[in-house]
Amino acid sequence: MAGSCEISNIFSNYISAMYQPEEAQPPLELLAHLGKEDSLVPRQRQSLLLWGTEKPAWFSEFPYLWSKAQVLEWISYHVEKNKYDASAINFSCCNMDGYTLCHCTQEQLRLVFGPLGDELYSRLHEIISVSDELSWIIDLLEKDDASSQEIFLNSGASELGNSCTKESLEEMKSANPFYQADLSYFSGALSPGSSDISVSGTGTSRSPCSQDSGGSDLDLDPTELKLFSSNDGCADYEKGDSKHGKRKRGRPRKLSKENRDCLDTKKSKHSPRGTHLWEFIRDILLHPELNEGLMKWEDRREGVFKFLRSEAVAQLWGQKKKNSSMTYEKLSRAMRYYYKREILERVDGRRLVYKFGKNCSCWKEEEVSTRK
DNA sequence: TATCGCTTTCCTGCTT
DNA sequence: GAAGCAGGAAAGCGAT
Repeated sequence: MAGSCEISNIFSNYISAMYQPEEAQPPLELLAHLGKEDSLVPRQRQSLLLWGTEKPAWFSEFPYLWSKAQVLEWISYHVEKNKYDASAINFSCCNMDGYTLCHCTQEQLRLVFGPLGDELYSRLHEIISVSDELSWIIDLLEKDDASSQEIFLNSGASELGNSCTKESLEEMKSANPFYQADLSYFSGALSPGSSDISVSGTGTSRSPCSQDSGGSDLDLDPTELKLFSSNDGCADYEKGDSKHGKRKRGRPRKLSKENRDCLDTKKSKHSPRGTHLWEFIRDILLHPELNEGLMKWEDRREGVFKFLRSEAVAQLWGQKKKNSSMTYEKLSRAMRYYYKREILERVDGRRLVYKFGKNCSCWKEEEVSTRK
């Protein structure tokens, strides 16, 4: 059973990713403003003064649950961050709790905060989206039953470390530089402004050898997990007509416009190409600290590797490609196409075992060390 | 707009 | 029987 403290920590880490630590400095100048403008709550000023040594209280809370003090802290933070003249703000209008704040329209915020209102609105909704996307994980963490744990552990998201149990989450939280990268697998909830929180952001996984990749394949897109965790009506499309008996050979026809619109809510229209399966696989193998239990080298020198959790890798690949219906069967088909191009070589008679071919670059130890 | 390359999806048959 | 492999066919989609 995951305690609320742990959940708070998870959420706090997300918010930390969105609000870089160096930004969360005590807004001392602001305090002076507040002293002048705001006669609301002296206690709040006291809590603001604590920012220098610890995170503000709203860091680890869901916006809906923010107290009035936390709302004020959050607003103050953004006033300071944006070097906004707080004297222009009517702080008597800030006397609202998080629930009320979350129900403010952009216009309302603009009315109260002027130009800062837009910034506040977008920042708030980034955090809210984090909350929404986290909710499924948190639901699972809160449930004590084994089946939920199993779902969580078997999900592609959790497979990343083969170890996203309660305990390992705790471990990861302790200042592990990969923790936030891992979380990006879970939620994909980083704000656009902080999208550099990724594996490659840690400087471990960039793939300069990739000819056409936009980046390391472990660099998951911030919007990925929505798909992974969602199961709305649109998903019915994904299985085609198969439930109505035998379907025609090949990929189903393009969606009607309505269905496409439906899917567009989940799938970015402009998901960058540049993601090659072989690079994704290679990067997993090159970063065992991230993939423990997913794949392993059978013969490092020869480039022979084995899938240990084939479906989990497929799920991760699916997340990367915003495709929640990816399976190992499909992934392996794509892998087999690499034989012809000599990116992979056949390893006969061994299940789940593949070998990098001569057209696959940057997997050899020498190459890896030189590109670091 | 057409084409290309890569990937995805589905399928059948075979092997382990 | 289940899981995995092999490969054909057709289609989606971003890049050029």
